[in-house]
Amino acid sequence: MSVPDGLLVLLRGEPKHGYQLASDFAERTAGRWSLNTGQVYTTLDRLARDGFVTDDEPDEDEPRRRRVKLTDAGVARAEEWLRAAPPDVAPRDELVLRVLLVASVDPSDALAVIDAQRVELVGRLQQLRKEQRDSEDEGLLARMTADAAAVRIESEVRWLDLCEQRIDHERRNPS
Amino acid sequence: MSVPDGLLVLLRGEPKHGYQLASDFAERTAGRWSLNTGQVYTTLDRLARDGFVTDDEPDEDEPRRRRVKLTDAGVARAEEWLRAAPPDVAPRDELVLRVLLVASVDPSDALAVIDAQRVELVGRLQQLRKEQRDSEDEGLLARMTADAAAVRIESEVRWLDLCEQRIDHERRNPS
DNA sequence: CGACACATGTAACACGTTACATGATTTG
DNA sequence: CAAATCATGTAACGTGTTACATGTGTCG
Repeated sequence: MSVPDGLLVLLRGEPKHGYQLASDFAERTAGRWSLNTGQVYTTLDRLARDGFVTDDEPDEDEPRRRRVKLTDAGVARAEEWLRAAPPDVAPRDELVLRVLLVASVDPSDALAVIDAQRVELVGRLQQLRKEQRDSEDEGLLARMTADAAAVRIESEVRWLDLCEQRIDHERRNPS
Repeated sequence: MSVPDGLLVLLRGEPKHGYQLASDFAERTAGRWSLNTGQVYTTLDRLARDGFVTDDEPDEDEPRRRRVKLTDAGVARAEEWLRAAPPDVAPRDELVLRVLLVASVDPSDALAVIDAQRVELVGRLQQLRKEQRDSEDEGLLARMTADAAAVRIESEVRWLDLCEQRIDHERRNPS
């Protein structure tokens, strides 16, 4: 539910029109998550149908812009989403799935997959660090998204290391 | 594309029928990712349409089971998926989105959200560690999935800490 | 004028989830 | 027999992506 809820958060404060929501969304994720404007309108339609947004009275000066505002339910939902428990999506991770499915059939093959994935991740991490050094004066948002990517990749590498250890251990002490 | 590709990986080696694929999938993710069998059949239909699987010759003894096997293209796709570059989904993360969208509007509010999210994550982490201690003799798969969840949560907490520092720094040295 | 940004949409599709319908087989 | 498990599906919906159509405003 990221996109619908994200749009509601962006609408806190002032009504906006669809095009602006799309560009705000991209801007505030430092360009890493850009929405197709079409998706914004269909999502807004669903949110309107469900009573979370309504059309604002059109501005006399700018009649061709359809501005959308939050309803009370919309305000509540945005607030809830921000405070809600973080989603537990770890097991739905594609990297994890790859390793698990192979490991359950062929541990040796799993080690090969782990190696391949780690090589790729470490490379990506070095690239990221280089970009971070080259642009220490970005914005707060850009730095935060770069941090998010780096921390995430580090954790994936750490998990791959752990898996390797566990598989090695399993092969020396077969259960 | 996790589920379709995952099914292809499960079909390496031997043909299987839909119901078995669903239970294998759940078993090999230590129950953390269980597919509705209905989803398996519709996904298999799409894979068949696209030429990655075919129906195997029905077994004389078990005619009511529709076994499905990989085509050459299916074998190739499964292998590619296992070796492919890990997906870069970090920015599509719901936790990250929450913090970014709030931080871009109201840094103080962002600190509150960060706190709330961290409290929840730390609690979940303690719960996880407790479960891990209580069952050190699980299977390899169960340990790997638990590791994945723990490592992931740790990285999220680390990122929240980083964000907090960056926001604090920004407030003391406004740019 | 022509290019480009602004602005609003539709269509088609892939993927995932939940719920439900329908039987056959096994097992207590 | 009754219940649980095995087995195959359909229907409806939400979400997300890509591509396309359509028109207005602005600026060089």
